Amino acid sequence: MYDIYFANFRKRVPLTYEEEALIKSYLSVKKVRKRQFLLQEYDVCRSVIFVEHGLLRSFSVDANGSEHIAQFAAEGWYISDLFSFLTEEPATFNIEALENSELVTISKLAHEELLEKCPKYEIFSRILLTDAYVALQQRMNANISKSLDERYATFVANYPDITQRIPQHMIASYMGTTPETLSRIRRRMASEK
Amino acid sequence: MYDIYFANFRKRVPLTYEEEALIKSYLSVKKVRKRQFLLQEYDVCRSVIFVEHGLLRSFSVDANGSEHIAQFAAEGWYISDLFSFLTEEPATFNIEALENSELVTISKLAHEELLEKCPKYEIFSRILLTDAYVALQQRMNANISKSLDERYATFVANYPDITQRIPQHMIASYMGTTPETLSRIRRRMASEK
DNA sequence: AAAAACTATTGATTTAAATCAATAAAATGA
DNA sequence: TCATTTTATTGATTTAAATCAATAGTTTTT
Repeated sequence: MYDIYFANFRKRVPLTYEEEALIKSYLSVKKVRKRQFLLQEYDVCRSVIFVEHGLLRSFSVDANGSEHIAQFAAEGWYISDLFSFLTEEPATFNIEALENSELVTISKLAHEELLEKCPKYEIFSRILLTDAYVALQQRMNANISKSLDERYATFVANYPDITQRIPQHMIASYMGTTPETLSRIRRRMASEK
Repeated sequence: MYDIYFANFRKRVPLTYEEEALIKSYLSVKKVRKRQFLLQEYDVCRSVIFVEHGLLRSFSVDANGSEHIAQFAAEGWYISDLFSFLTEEPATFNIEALENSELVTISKLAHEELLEKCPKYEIFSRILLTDAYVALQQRMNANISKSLDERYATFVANYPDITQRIPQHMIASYMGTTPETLSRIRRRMASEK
């Protein structure tokens, strides 16, 4: 049930069985079906979600009602509206299952207690955030400095698995462009090589 | 010399004098003049920089030779090429002083030793990263979902001070647009209200 | 004080991407 | 199985932004 969760944890920070048991006692498991929402905009985000199996997305909705995908999370990834989780302000993101999924969740209270009681959990959290920050910085930089073509190629190279599992228009949304434009980019790229 | 550094630290995590002294023993001070480089692309980034006074920017250079500003850092902010710092791979960013500046720097070795020896430093690092991640996530989301006009208005609202201190074309670069386009956005916004 | 470099604006033109619209194929559900 | 919804593609047109170019006002440097 928590296999992937702890495999992922141990990859970064080794754990004794006692520590694993302690952490496990703070976690919950949740199964959701495709299209089910884990978080709705304007609700407070009460948990950080780890994906054991399946696929989720987080997205915002703009003034015109169009959706903008902020993040995907497949096996071994975390997802949350971190701002809402930390401040307990209403969320600006929605989180939705794109496939039937098996999740491990941790509540704010559990997270805070673990940070205090378990130094390894604190270390793990810091490393996790560091990695997430670096990845986001690279995405941000690509966004202001690279063409759509390059960014699409990078996405496919970085996430071949996700590329296969989601409809194209969601990649377009993640990249901040339209489905039509992405379709034309793909045609161009296919003919050019 | 370290006033702003510790004021900023204590705002998030209270410190005893012993802890402050310990941390201080790992820090260095550096003064740089306008246009001086703290990091050049392809060098390994050996430190995380805290700005006591002054203003820095980090930027990448693309295949055409144009610069793209990733980040500004004024008093009380941190700046680094975190990927390079962590992995010791060559940096993809340059860091340059936009004003004469007074900096506090911490080396990788010092950072790692402090993380081990000083739990408060570990906590502080985690909180810092969390905040930085949330801010970057908001910037990223604005980038895929808002118009240039809105993003410029947000920048000015969020960083009125930096707006005053840097040339406009650098804000354009940070936003991923051209100086001409930003100039026209400003004209439009001025006439519309 | 003069020259050089930097900065911001504006106009004309080109290019890239969004929008509007239609269609067809594929997946999903009743 | 048939109807509905979702997905991807393509064409025509509009819109937004980049590019090219010129100018003028500022700063900075010598």
